[in-house]
Amino acid sequence: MPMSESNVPLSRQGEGSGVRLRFAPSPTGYLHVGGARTALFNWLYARRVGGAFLLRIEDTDKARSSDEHTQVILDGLTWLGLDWDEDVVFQGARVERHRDVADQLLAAGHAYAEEGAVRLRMPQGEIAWDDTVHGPISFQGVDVKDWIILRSDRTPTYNFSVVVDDIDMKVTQVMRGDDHISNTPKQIAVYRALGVPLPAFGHVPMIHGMDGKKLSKRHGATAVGDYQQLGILPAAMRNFLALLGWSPGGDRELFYDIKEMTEAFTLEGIQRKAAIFDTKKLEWMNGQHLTQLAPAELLPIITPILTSQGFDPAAYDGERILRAIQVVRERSRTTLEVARQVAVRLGSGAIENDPKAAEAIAKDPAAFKTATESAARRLAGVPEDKWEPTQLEAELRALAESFGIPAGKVFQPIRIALTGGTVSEPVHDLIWAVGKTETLSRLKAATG
RNA sequence: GCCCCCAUCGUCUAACGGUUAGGACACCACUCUUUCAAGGUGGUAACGGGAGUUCGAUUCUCCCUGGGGGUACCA
Repeated sequence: MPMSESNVPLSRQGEGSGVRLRFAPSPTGYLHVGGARTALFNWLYARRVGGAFLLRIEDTDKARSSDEHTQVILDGLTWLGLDWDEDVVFQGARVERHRDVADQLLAAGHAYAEEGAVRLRMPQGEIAWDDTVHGPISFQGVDVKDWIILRSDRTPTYNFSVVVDDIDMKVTQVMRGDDHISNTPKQIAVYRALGVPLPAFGHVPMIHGMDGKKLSKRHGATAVGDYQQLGILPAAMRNFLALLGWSPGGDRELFYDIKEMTEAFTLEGIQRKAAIFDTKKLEWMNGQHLTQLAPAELLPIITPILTSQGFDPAAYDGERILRAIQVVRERSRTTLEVARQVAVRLGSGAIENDPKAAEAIAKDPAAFKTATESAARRLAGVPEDKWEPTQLEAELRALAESFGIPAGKVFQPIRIALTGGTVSEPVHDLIWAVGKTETLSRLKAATG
């Protein structure tokens, strides 16, 4: 598995700015939405200013790390459309370097040995920085105890490795979660002891679940991959994540193009308050993105879903699939829903009625039977070359008129017979999408 | 306990001393319609509390309250 391949940036805007940011996840097996948003902010800012966006995998915890886990993270970022510059850095491969620097600090008297471990001397005065998100933040050195940078087994600790790596990677802006604010004074002390200038620090707020608590497994889907599985489009996920904790100002809400988002992005627009992850809004936003995509663009996304649902898209005329996607897309919130509805329109299997449909039939079985039977008879007389929405609607309206009943009394039973549900696009469009043969067969089955 | 961060509708947010406190999701009506999770129109709904500063505070300062994070030889 080639973990160290470098990504070719799609939108490198010149290397001139000298600004370098990084995203440093630990390979836990999934990309948490909070991490994903942090990555997105880093990426957006790097691209905005023409800087570099780097990736460092913090795999020092060997017990929990694996190549597969790392791959999940990389896949998640790629799915979101976030590309990175230069080779991925693996922290685990750098322990020698960390040891060297720790020894260097020891020799210089900035750290001292204690029971085999190496402990950093914390300065007494004020440790402050101008946070790019929060503004001035300050701690007192005395409040932060001397801490271990190298364990007695000579492995480096997190807060120490991070600094050594950031220095070596020439990171100029550190943007990470709020939970690292209290780590920052420790890290600043390392920079000072090493005589290295500080990068800019910025701490973005956390993401919470609907109950206001830290987002966790308890809240259901928390990984980017979960949302991919649920039928969320990467562009929508990106859009939603970006607006969770960042605002372009004004009423701007939808970003269909990642370039527009990049151009609008500013550090000033980042929120200081934790945000709650609202799935409902994500779904709404996904629906917006869905209707924005042409059926042809949706096709490659829908195809694998259809396949995984035991449906063979290859067996169908591409035009028919596109036609189905087109009529279904506007009412769907997820690609999963699109696929399900497409399958209903193209498939030839038995139709199962949902509760609402069953209820509607039960209300007046005789009327349902009459409507579907007469519709089948009428539609059977429509030649294939006249099988198009306008003609079909005219036929059905004429049918209703001949019975002296409202058109709806004819349309709704047909809808139920064809979809097993009470909701769909206009019935004539539905019939058009399902096709003559299958339409007649379903009407017959419903009557039967 | 100690340290740090945060605080506008239920939720995401706009506002950067003077607004009927705006938009979006959700919700509720109404409307369109053959149905609807679609479209259209409208509505309910917020500045946590108390002191200041100021002619004037949602906005600036302090206190309180509430929420969050950190206090490891975890990351």
